[in-house]
Amino acid sequence: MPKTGLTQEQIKERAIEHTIARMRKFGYEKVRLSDIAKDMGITHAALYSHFADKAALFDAVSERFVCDLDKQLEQVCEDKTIKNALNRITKWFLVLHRAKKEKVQNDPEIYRAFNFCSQIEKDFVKRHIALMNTQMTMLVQRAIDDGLIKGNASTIALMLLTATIDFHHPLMVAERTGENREQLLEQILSSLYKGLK
Amino acid sequence: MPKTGLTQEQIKERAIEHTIARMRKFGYEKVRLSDIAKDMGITHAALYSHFADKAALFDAVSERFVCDLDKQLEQVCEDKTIKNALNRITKWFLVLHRAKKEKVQNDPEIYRAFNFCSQIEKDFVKRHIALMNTQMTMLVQRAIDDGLIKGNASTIALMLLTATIDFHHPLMVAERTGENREQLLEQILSSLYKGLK
DNA sequence: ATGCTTACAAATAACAAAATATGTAAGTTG
DNA sequence: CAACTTACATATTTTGTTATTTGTAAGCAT
Repeated sequence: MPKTGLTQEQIKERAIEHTIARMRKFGYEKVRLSDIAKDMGITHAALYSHFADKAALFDAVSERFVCDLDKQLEQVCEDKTIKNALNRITKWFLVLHRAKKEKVQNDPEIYRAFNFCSQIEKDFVKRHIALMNTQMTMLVQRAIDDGLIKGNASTIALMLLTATIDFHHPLMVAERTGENREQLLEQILSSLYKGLK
Repeated sequence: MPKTGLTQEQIKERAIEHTIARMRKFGYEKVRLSDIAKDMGITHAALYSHFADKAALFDAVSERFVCDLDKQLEQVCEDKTIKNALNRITKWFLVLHRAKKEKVQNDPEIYRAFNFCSQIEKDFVKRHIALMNTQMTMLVQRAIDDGLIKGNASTIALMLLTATIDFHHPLMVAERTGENREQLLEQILSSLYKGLK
């Protein structure tokens, strides 16, 4: 039984919250486990009952952002109000682009932490990328089934993801904040769709 | 009159050559002005007669790479053997992609130095980017004039450059060496062309 | 006068010692 | 026995010192 009366999951959550708060204030480089522990009223060693190491705690922060993102994309995939399969793909890219842009602008320190994790090939990043590929292939397959475009679904998915990399790659998004580039994204996509008919 | 019998330009050239040689051997972080000077048989202070500061000498190295690149692209723009305006655009992107990829693979230390310069917004980088935009707009205009595609030349140029960023942005190219991605580039371009008809 | 050297000041990098942080193991507590 | 603390070993960061490098100024040589 936990001393604090909280479940293991709740304690983990609280640790992540405190980590996020400190990352926002001081940047991820300056977050120390002893500070987090102090915030929580425990010793730093106690954190090791919940996280394998410091990296695991930091990863959990980025993983949370990635999961939010995945959920938003999942919603687009399932959104019944979108009738046209190509509109759905466009929406998917817009959601992805906006989420990244919003994060880099409004939560820059957490975005930096995420970027730092992404550099090194972490499992949760690989899973996120794999999921995006799967989703896009599925969305493209629907567009093919509906007769809107022709070709091999996974090839086309790769084409679309590659041709829009400037709008969702962490490094690229961070390079051009401030500008509204949604129209350009839509132009590129609609030209590609037309070409794939 | 110079003591060595060389013109100012020749001395600059020699300084750049020695800088490149040392960058290749030890990486740009470890290149010292005193080493370059020793290689040339002069004192380090003498280098300041030719370059404003260390950064100017380093920039000259990257500028040389960028100029080579610009020349290659210029050749594609003027190549009389290419009849089709869209083939010319594809060739232009392939030359750009190959040049970057070749450099990152065969001359990685110089590429790193170039990348380092590019990060900070240097004038010669801005000029290179401006030139690429101008060239692409011109190539697109030719395709429009030939009735191959329709639309606004500078808008389409921006679309093409953006949709292919994964194949020519310094950071993106460095991320995926080894893979042959030329076919994917061609697929993306030809779909875009078809969509812009 | 140009291109260099010498001599020097200012900025950076390298290094070693001390301080702090991370991670582990043994033991305590509810 | 799960969640923690204490105590400690190891790794990393910080700090202060020294050495090297960068950049400048004054003057020498052709």
